[in-house]
Amino acid sequence: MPQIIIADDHPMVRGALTLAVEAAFDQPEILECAHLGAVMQLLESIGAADLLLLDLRMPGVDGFEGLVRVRSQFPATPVVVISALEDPRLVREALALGAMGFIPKSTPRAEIVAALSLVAGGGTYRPDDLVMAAPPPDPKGQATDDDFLQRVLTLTPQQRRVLQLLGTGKLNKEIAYDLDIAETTVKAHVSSILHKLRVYSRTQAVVMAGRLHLDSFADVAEG
Amino acid sequence: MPQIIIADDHPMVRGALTLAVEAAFDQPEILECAHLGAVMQLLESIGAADLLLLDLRMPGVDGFEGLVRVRSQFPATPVVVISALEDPRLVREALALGAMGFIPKSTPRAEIVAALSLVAGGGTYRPDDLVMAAPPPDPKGQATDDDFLQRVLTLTPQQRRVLQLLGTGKLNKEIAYDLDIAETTVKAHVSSILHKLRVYSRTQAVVMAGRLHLDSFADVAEG
DNA sequence: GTGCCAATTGTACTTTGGTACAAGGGTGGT
DNA sequence: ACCACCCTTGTACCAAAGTACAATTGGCAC
Repeated sequence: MPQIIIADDHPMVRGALTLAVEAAFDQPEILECAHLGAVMQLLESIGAADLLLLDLRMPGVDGFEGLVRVRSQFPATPVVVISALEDPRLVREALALGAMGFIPKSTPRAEIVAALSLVAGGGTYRPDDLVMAAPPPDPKGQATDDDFLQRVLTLTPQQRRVLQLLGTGKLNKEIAYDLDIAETTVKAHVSSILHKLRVYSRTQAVVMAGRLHLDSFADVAEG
Repeated sequence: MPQIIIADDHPMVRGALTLAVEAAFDQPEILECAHLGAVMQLLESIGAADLLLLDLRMPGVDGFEGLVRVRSQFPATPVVVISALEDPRLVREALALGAMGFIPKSTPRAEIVAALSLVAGGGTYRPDDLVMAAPPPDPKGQATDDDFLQRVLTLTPQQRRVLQLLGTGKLNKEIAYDLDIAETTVKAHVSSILHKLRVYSRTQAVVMAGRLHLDSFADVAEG
């Protein structure tokens, strides 16, 4: 019996998502949360869920903070981001941060069901038209951030987990413990990450990655 | 003849500040900038200014980004932050980031003049009533950020410069070069910083410091 | 002056971080 | 079967980071 967490502060949205989940899964146990604290508490008590549907904007956190926290604390739980916004940058960034899918609230229920099934099978989902759209060519220095994001997207799933833990300031040893792998392996991942991101120290990687989250979200929140 | 840069996107504000600067300094050379790019360009050409009056919200940057950039690129130039907002947290944070003063736009001109003289003499200025006000006791996890900010405030000026450069992902060697000191000294500073901030790696320090800027500014921007 | 503190630098040492190279196991596609 | 890719691990080595201790300089306050 798969455990599915639905986290959204709006009851109506939770209701709609519940329907989709029931259609996509076989006898799911659905757990609802109205704010991030409840999600974290719930995950702590049950260890890991089979799927987490997470709204971007909830009491307690705006933007990707929630996603980042959940992913770093409970990397085993796949997360699908639910959002009222549909900016392609948000989609790319959510996926870059380890989300297994991005579902705009305007998505038809049939497609939501398909998306959830896809993710449950280990795939990742994102709305086609959004991803295909070319990244908006910002004339200013914003371009560098976008370049960097593109590079983040070339990271493998495990490498993203490492990057996320890197972003909390953890040592290689701690990351190894968290992911239950050898420190050697962590080093290998870090090395690969640094190359892909074209930086020469973990701190730089963290700084660059840190710029992504809040900055690009702030852009959207303002506009 | 002291070189003073006034950076604000609003001509009227620049005019008012010009008057104050002319009253506080002896035959100042006043350079006006309407956006951050101009400030950086100007500083590059003249190396360092005797004072920079910097508005928080300008085209090109919101929040402390501008302050951080200027401070890290041109640590020799004292910066006084000009802001329409007066949140005590902003004041403390601006000072934590290396500003030599914080002047709300509502400040009477006489006091602005006094403030500029104070800073020119090597002091730091902040509005009395604001700093004395106790930090708002946030009931939630926000408290940790505030604790951290308090610790940042215990850093010496040079240590703050090091922290800022740390925040750009630079190596000790690079920081040493930028500040024109020995790498040994940088290590000594970093060591001291880590102790004061109660973290055990530069990356953690960077992560924690990174949380301050945008987060607490976002809070204010929303309210 | 004396004392305190920031800042500087040095030596010497330990711990992390990061690279290079090699290699085995697993998955998925052709 | 073969290839490509991811994940894993190991060894070995080098660079960077961090600690500990000691010392000098200069400013500022009492």
